[in-house]
Amino acid sequence: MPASLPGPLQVFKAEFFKALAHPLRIRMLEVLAGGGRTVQELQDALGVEQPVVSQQLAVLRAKNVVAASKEGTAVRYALRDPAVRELLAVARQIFNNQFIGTQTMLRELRRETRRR
Amino acid sequence: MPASLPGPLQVFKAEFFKALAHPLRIRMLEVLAGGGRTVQELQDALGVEQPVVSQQLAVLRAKNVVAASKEGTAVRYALRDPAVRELLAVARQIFNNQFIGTQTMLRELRRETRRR
DNA sequence: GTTGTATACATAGATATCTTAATATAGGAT
DNA sequence: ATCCTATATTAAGATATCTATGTATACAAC
Repeated sequence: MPASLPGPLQVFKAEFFKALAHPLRIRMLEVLAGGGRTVQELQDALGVEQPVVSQQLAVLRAKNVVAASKEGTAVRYALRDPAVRELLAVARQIFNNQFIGTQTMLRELRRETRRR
Repeated sequence: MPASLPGPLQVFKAEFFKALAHPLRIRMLEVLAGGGRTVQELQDALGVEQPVVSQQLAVLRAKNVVAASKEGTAVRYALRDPAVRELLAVARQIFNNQFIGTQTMLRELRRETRRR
């Protein structure tokens, strides 16, 4: 089998996931999954300083995850691709499964502990 | 609206995506999406040194993305949750959409250039 | 012992994050 | 027009984390 070195496509994909790999950006996307928000609204919803919001939005913009549009002096952000919402949904399912696994393990562990 | 600071759940999610945010690990998962593989097989498929493979597998293991099972002296790895395969599929669709957008933009740009 | 895996380092270089400050830009008032 | 204010972005700097790479070693099964 031919050994394939990491090409530009894999790097591109990795960059995309890197955009999601941040607690604040995750929360931003979850908020934006509910519809477009201005920077101000995001700031209020997330409770962080404005530069931080802008900086993280810039990251999401750079990776084409969100799109910006001007509204007077404000700027409204939205998910660029509806599939991102779906991606978050699948991810949520994976997290759920993990927690179920963890709970099961905890139950078994408790059982073993009692039995000891 | 109450400002919600990044809780453990968001950190957990971010950590998960961080596991995917690496070219080599992406390729590993794409290979594993086709079925379980031993470290040896992964090493051959990816063309990298054995310690590198083990290190990146350790990352995926730590985030519960893959599961390991012994087969004699070898260790076979597989996706822990089938939903990961689905996640990769959705991601692929997002990438496709982006490329389509880029191509469309390039076409428009060419058209404008010609018209100039 | 051998083989297949995993871990432990070390180190150099690159990235990411936050804070603070400076800089745009749009719209309204004078 | 000019100034002012609100909104948003960018820049600069310090700090921390990550990454790549290689080598060496430890472990576990046979």
